[in-house]
Amino acid sequence: MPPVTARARVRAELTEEILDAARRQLAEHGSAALSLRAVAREVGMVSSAVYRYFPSRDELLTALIVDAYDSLGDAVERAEAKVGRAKYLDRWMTICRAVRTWALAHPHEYALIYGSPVPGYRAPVITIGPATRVALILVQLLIDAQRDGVFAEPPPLTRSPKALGADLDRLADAFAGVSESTMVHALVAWASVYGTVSFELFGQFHNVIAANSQYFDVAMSELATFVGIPNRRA
Amino acid sequence: MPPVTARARVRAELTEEILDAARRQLAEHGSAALSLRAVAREVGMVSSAVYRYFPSRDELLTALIVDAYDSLGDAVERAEAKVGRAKYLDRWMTICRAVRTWALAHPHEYALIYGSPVPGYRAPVITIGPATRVALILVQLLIDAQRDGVFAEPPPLTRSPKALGADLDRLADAFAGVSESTMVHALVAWASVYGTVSFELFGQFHNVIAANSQYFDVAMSELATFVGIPNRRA
DNA sequence: CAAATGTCAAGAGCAATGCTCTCGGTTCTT
DNA sequence: AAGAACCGAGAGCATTGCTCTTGACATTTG
Repeated sequence: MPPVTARARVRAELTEEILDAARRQLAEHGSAALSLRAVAREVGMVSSAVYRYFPSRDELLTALIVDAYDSLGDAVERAEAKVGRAKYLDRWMTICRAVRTWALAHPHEYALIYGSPVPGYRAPVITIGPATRVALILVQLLIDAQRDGVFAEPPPLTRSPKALGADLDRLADAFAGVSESTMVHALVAWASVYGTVSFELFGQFHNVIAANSQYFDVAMSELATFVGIPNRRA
Repeated sequence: MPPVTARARVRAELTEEILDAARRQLAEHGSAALSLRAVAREVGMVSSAVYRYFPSRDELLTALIVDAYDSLGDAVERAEAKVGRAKYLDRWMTICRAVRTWALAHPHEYALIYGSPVPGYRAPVITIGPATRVALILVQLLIDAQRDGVFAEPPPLTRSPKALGADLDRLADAFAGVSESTMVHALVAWASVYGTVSFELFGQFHNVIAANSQYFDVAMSELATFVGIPNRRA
């Protein structure tokens, strides 16, 4: 309904141009060094003009966060799509490796979305959609494996999750047909993937692991077994 | 040999006073909002005077990082010391809970040491000692369990870790007497503990897990089994 | 004991930052 | 064509980390 006026067009273009500059600056110097004035300089504007497009530095950051989630989601999706549906272990390893590869290639973006939240910044609702993309890919993998019956069901939970009922009910919708213990194991494994990548990226593995890539494969392979994905030895 | 002159005494006192103020500011407003001028204001100094004690903001931050590692290490050690040596599952759960409890009580400090590294900041060598304290407690638990023979040895690694040789050799020194697969599982589990706490603290579990405390216990219990600590069902 | 040396807090100042406001000029809308 | 909405530029404010200089004090040395 709103006619695309010349103004609207140039506005959209300029918005994209600003985002591009911000992306570059983020990738090069990190989120804390992201300066609205510097971005303005790069696009040949004056700082106050940028405020017509992004009302604050945080809004710009939010846009970049959504961007980063999408970039990661794309990378993982693309990688996983190339693997045969029935090769569950391959799919799992591919997903994990794609996450790590993306993180290594975009450390600042990774830190932005998975590191400590930037100070005084509250993630707006807009970010929760893109944030769950990667998780959903993983969930789909488990659903598929479960449906095919090719699944090493983990033993029942050792600790009764009675107080977890509501949470598990909600999860059961996403994890259609997957057992309670598998859902929990999936969450635990996902936290471990994230933790492993973060440890490597944030330097916690310094003086502990040197062959990072090899360690990652070994670790993810063990996690595959943990969540019930059929593995060599199984 | 160096006589404790009046000057040296007041210097030490002032240094501690500055650190206190910085700690408070960090705990309240987070690391990025830590302003040298603000702590100067709080201790009733002028900003330039603080530079006599800490040559830069980063040096102050380093002191706070060491501080945070020590605080966490203390908390975990104290908690774990209260548990009978032979109650391995209890020790494991206590360690994990202590980490989470400390993280929830000191979110900014946790973010400082386990979140994304602060921009342009390179962790100096001084920090690696305190950083490994918690890990060492965990390692000791595994060594004890292994020595007592009360240990559900995980199956051999599904993926041959030939390229991991050097790393595993180095680890074997710390993990005296523990098998390769257990060492790897311990690392994976540790990454998961860290990931789980971070997810909760950084908001990644929003709309996923509501009963955080209960979920944490369930998750850590599963991880105990994963690393080989004898669990109920075992 | 007195002079030389080292240390200290303070203040001014620099180059940045995020953000606000006002001022003309342009582009839409009616 | 007139009025409203929008836009970029510029000046300005409060804040930051950090440097340099200055004068007062403490400490060590001759």
